[in-house]
Amino acid sequence: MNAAKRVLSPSKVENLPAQGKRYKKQIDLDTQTPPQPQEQENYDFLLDDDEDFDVSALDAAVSANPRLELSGWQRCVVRHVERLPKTHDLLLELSGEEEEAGKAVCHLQAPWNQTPIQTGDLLSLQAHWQPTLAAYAINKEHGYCVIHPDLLISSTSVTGSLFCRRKAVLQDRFRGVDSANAVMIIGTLVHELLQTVLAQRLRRKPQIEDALQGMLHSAQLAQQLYAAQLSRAEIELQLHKFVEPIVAFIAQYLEGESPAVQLPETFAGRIEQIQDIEENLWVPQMGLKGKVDVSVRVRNKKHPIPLELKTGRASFSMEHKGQLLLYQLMHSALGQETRSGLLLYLREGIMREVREGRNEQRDLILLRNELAHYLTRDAQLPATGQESVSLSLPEQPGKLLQPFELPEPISHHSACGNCAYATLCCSFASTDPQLELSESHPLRRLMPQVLSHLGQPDNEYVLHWCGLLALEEQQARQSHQLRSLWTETPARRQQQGRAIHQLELPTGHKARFQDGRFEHKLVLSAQADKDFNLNLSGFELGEYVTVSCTSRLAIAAGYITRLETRSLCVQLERDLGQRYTDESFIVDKHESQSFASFNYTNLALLLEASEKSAELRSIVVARTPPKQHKVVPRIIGSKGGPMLRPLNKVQQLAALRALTTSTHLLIKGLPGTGKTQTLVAIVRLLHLMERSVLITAQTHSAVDNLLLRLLPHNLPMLRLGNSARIHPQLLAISEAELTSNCETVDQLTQVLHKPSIVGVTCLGAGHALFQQRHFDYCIVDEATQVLQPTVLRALSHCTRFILVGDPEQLPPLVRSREARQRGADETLFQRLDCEEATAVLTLQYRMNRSITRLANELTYGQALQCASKQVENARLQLELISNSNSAWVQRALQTHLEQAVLLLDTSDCSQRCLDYAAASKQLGQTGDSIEQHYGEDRIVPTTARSRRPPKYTNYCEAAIVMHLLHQLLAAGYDARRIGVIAPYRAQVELLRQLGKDLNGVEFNTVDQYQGRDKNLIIYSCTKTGSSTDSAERSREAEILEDQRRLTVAITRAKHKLILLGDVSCLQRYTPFQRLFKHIPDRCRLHLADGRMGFSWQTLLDELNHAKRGD
DNA sequence: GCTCTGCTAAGAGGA
Ligand SMILES: Nc1ncnc2c1ncn2[C@@H]1O[C@H](COP(=O)(O)OP(=O)(O)O)[C@@H](O)[C@H]1O
Repeated sequence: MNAAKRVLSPSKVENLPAQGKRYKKQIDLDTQTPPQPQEQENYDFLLDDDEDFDVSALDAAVSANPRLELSGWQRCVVRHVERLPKTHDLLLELSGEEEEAGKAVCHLQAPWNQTPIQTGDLLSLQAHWQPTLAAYAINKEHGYCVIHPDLLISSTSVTGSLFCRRKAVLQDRFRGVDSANAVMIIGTLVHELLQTVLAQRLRRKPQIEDALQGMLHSAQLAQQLYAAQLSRAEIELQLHKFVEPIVAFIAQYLEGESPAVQLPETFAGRIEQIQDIEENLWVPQMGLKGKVDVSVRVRNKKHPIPLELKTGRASFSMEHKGQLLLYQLMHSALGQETRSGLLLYLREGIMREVREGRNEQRDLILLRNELAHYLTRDAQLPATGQESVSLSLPEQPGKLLQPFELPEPISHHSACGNCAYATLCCSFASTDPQLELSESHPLRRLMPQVLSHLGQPDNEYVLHWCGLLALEEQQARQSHQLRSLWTETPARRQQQGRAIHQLELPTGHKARFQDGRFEHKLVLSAQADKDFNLNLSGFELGEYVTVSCTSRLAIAAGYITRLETRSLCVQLERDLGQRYTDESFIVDKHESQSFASFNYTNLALLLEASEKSAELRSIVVARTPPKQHKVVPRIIGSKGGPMLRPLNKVQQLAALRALTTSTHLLIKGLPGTGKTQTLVAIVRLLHLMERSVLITAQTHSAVDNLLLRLLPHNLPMLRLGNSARIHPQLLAISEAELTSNCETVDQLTQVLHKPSIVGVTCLGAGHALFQQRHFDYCIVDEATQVLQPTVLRALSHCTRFILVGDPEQLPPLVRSREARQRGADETLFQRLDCEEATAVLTLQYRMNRSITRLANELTYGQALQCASKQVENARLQLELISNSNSAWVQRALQTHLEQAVLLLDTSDCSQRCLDYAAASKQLGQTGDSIEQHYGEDRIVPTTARSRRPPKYTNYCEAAIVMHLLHQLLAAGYDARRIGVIAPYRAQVELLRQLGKDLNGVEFNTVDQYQGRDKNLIIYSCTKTGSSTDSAERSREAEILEDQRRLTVAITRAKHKLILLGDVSCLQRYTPFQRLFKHIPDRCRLHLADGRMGFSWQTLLDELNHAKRGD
């Protein structure tokens, strides 16, 4: 009863179910409070009534018709929208995110009534009760309505859009098209200097000069200068000019000395305390984020106020003031009511107070909504279904269907002419059927200039990919990774493996400052679950995370540098000790949006007027095939022998073509044909020719795989990228290691520019090094797993490129089903594949002749050939102890070459799996929890689920696998030569748990096995039974319908491949059906009770024993 | 939504 009473105590009123999901903090508004809803009074009555009330009656009362409270920030869902005829107000009927949380009606009056809102939209509102309407209202004077509140837009994007909305929208997507100039770098450094001075409480000029010197000679600055291609000398003088103004600022505002002249309008108060520096704000109430330069306490203000530093001309423009107004709103929404801010123009030594202003703040939020609208619009795509999907519009020649709507361009001759986004802006403008520019619009003059080098196919290629990327972005937004930070409790996030909560700083903790970052140790608190182990929390070393405390989201971000059972270390960009010593912290995984913008930016790169971009367009867009020089460089003839010798004829030919191609070469490496071997030779030969080589791939492991094979050859190599992701044996050539002693730009340049062979992931090719270094060759390994836009960056830094891969194996990961269906998984390899461009490696060193034959029949025609008799005839080396095994096991593990492929048919075992799960409680639970974790039905209650057959696990197959494995190991077969694969993660986890004592056997998904092999492979196909619902079947089928996955699965085994599954079920999937046609009866074994000593009961009993054994 | 890789950020200033 006590508990119930506490929940209802007035101070915890937000815990009332009637309030719905509210923001944690509320602000006190001067606005008139609405009358308490009727039900609320009932509670009071109940409360007064005392200890003995009935909680369920209370719940019933609440769900009757509670009113949703909108006078504080409230998330709500639009249930109905209507435009009122006379007033043109938008009338919204709202409910909480869960409908039972309550309802409310709100009028959006001018200027909010133009907001694009639809039924079903999620809004974040703060409204004003209007008795005359008997409803809430948001109007000119009161309230805010925020659309798409889970999209946090940065304050500078909002203020930036004051000048040109179109640019702001482009900038948000194509981040990084405009590179920072010297003035901006100086600006950044002056910020750092002032922040250092304030953090360290430096007061006197000599101290400040020392701080500047320290900064100028830091390794961190060298990195920044290297990236900006500036020398220390170039910036030193500029920075010095700011020392005097900083001294004056400190004297007046921190020391309280009167200035020589006090200009009118300047801030006359005093800063009493520096509260925070670079405070990070994420405010989902307003859909905004931002970083406050400095938060300061001043006299007569209850809460700290933001201070914004500018190093340019003192314009007092709305762009600058707007930043402060937004920070004020954000602080207020977080419960620190803030009505003022300080705008400091350091160069001119002027600081003014910027006070709150309803009109400006309202308009900024309206502007923010406008940006949110453009950034979340569903991509517009051509109808699919016809032969060729084209963006061209028959009625409007020259125009193309635009994937996303953009704001209209401003009309400003000089600004448009100098805008970094001009090409992009014009490319969209020139093809946009909706856009009508006036005769005198500056873009009309600009367009022919900035677009003269582009043809319509170029525009079309870029727009096509923009559309596909937009679909991926949409998908990412919907998967609500980010929003869970404010919509789910920390405990729930921890459960899902996304977060670790109940962390604290150890007493007396001091952050260690290193390389411009603060290393913190966080320890699980005494309240945390005693059995919780951080090593099993789903977090990894090197992972990028945010740190929140219970009252504030994302106060810092950084990398995990250490993980122990009960503690972890994170390198953050700020020191938590300053302000948050006694807080309880939550660490969350952070998936940034940077992939999307990396890809968009690469498309923009393709449109540039540079020679390199023209070359890329001619290859990538126009698909111009390469020319082959006939003459091999002399040095290869004289010294290339040792490098070519380890290659077979086909590999040698590919290598020589790589050296002599005019622009590019594709190497199609069928399974086991020695791709890496060939690449090693190519890199060594190129090195012999004194050519520089950039080695790249989508994944770290693929990059490292090649570098590791090159390591013994003592070539000059550098590996760029996050050290935590790099193979330990390559750390010696990692960027971090090689540059660890560099303190100057020259030293950095020395180290980074010397090695002629550089390895980096495709996304890592955004590294600053590539602004300065161009490479002769780019080698893209596993090129059939990289999205087209992703690979462009690396290619743009090299003269020639070689793509290596196998389009018959698994494609790149595309999350959006629609993007996939529209061809987002078509890689550059496929696009450029043609006879002139492609060398095929056909001699394989992996599979014996039976397995090779099957692979040819399913996928490779007759292309795949065994490289030698030895490969062709390699058999499983196994001697079973004959009498201790039943006949079916003997048969299944036959070593005869003609039995190298075996299909074990379980028939429909769905009911058996179900019965087994029900009977064996313990195992049933294991499977249940695995299905729950990896399967799709995350929200189905356990009781309902266990009555249905599991979809992604199969006990019967697991039992057979375990039995076979035990027999193999008992016969002395080397566990490390055995691989067990399955299409689903859930089945893999089940197998792993059951086989955890079988050391050495590798269990993994087919996807993860790409590129690997084993002597013996068992493929547990998992799917069984007959699914009646055809719609469901087609939706689920994608994994099994993909022939590329099946191709990978059957080409992993060297000596023996055991396919295990329900043949009649699998036959419904086209690739399996085709495969089975080529498996003769003598290679099939039907498993049924009593046949060849087979017994389900025995096998399933064994599972129980195995389980009990631990 | 089964398979599941990548990576710092918001703001540096100026029409
Ligand atoms: N030319 C060759 N001669 C002999 N063996 C080879 C040759 N090329 C490749 N192999 C064998 O094939 C195996 C796989 O080669 P690798 O280059 O790692 O293949 P991939 O990169 O295609 O997976 C190697 O272990 C090697 O023994």
